Amino acid sequence: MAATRKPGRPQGSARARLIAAADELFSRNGIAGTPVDEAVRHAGVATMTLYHHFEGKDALVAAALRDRHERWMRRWERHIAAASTPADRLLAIFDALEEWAQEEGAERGCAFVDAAAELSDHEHPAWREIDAHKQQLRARLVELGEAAEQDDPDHLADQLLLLYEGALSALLVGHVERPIAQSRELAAGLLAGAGSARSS
Amino acid sequence: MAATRKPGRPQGSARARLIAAADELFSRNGIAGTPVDEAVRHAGVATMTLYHHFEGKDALVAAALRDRHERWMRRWERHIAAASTPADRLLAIFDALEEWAQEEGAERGCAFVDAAAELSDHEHPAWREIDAHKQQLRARLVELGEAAEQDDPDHLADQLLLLYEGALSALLVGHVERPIAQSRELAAGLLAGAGSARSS
DNA sequence: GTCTATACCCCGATAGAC
DNA sequence: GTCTATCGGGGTATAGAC
Repeated sequence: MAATRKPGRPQGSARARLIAAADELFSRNGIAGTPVDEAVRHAGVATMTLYHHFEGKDALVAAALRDRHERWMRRWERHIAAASTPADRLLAIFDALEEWAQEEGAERGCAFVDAAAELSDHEHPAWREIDAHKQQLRARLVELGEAAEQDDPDHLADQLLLLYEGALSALLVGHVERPIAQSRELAAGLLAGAGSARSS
Repeated sequence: MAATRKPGRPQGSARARLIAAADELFSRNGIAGTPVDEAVRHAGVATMTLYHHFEGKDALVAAALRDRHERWMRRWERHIAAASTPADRLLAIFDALEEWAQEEGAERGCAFVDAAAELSDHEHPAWREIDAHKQQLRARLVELGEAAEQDDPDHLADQLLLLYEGALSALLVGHVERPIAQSRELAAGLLAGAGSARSS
C-alpha cells in the first residue's frame, strides 16, 4: 500500500522551496519589489500552494526571515566553535559575516534591516522575526562576553552590535571599503583595551 | 500689471510643499508604502501639479532625499561650528544626530539607508542622492580629520562612518539602548588613542 | 497652472475543476 | 494538493476642461 507514495519528494518540499525562493527574491529585490507570483514561479509550484502553506504574503515574508535567521546562527556557531580564544570567539561574528559576504554577496546589507526599513508597520508578522533575530544576536554576544570574563558583557555586546550593524549598512550603501574588516579591527581594539572605554 | 500677481504665494511653493510632504511620508511609511496621492493630498495640491513639477514618483523621491540631505548638512555644520576643539568637531556628527533624533524621532533610522534598502535598482534616480549624501558625509569627515591633524584621516573617516551607520541601524531595529551615545563614546575612544588602532 | 475624472496596469487572493 | 482562470482593489500616470 505504501508503494504508491512518492518517496523522492519529502513532505514539505513545496513549502521549503517556497521559503528558499522567497528568501532569495525578497532579499535581492525587496519585499514590495517582489510579487508573490515571482516567488511562486521561482519555486516551481502553483499559486494556490502558497496559500495552502501560508496565510498570505506577509506570512511568507516572516517565514523567509526565520529561515535566514536559522542559517545565519548555524554559520555563526560554526565560526565560534572554530575560534581558539575567548576573544576570538567574540570576534567570530565578523568572520561569519566575511564568509557570508564572500559566498552570497553582501551588496544588499542585512536582510533584517532591509525588511525593517521597508515595513514601517510593526504589526507586520516580519517584525516578530526581526526583533527575535536581533535579540538573539545580542543574547549570544552577552554569553560570549561573560565566557571571556569581560567587565561589562552587556555594554560590550552593544558595542559589537553597533559595529556589526555599521558594517552591514556600509555594505548596502557602499561608501566604506572593506567595512567588515574595519569593523572587526575596531572590535579587536575594544577587546584589547577591555573595560577602559567607560566614560565615567 | 503686476497687481494681479499673488505676492503671498512665492513661486515654487507648490513644489516645495510637495517635497516637504513627500519627505515626511516616504521616510515615515516607506516609499512603496506611500502612494503619490497621499503626498499630493498632504501637500494640498492637485495630482497634476505633481506631474508638472516632477517626471514622476521616482523624481519626487530623489528630490525629497536631496532636500533632506541639505537640511542635514546645515544641521551638522551648525554643530561643527559650535564645537570648540578639533576632536569635538569630529564628534559633532553624533551631536547633530542626537539633536535630530530628539526633534524628529529616529525610529525609522536613516532615510538614505531606508531608501537604499527599498530600491534595489541602482538606476533609480534616488541612488544618485544616496551616493552623493554618503560621499559628502565621508568627505567632510576627512576634512575634519585633516584639520585635527589625525594620522590617517581617511581611515578615521571610515571608522566614524561605521559607528554613525551602526547607530542609525540600531535606532531602526531598536535592540541597543542609547545607540547614538554609545557610538559617540566609541568614537571618542578612537580619538583618544589616535592612530594606535592600526593592526599592522 | 490647476482641477476632475479616468485609463491602464499590476498585484494579492480566491473560485472551482481535477 | 495542485492547476487555470479570474475577481477586486489600488496605484501611477494622463486626458481634457477651466
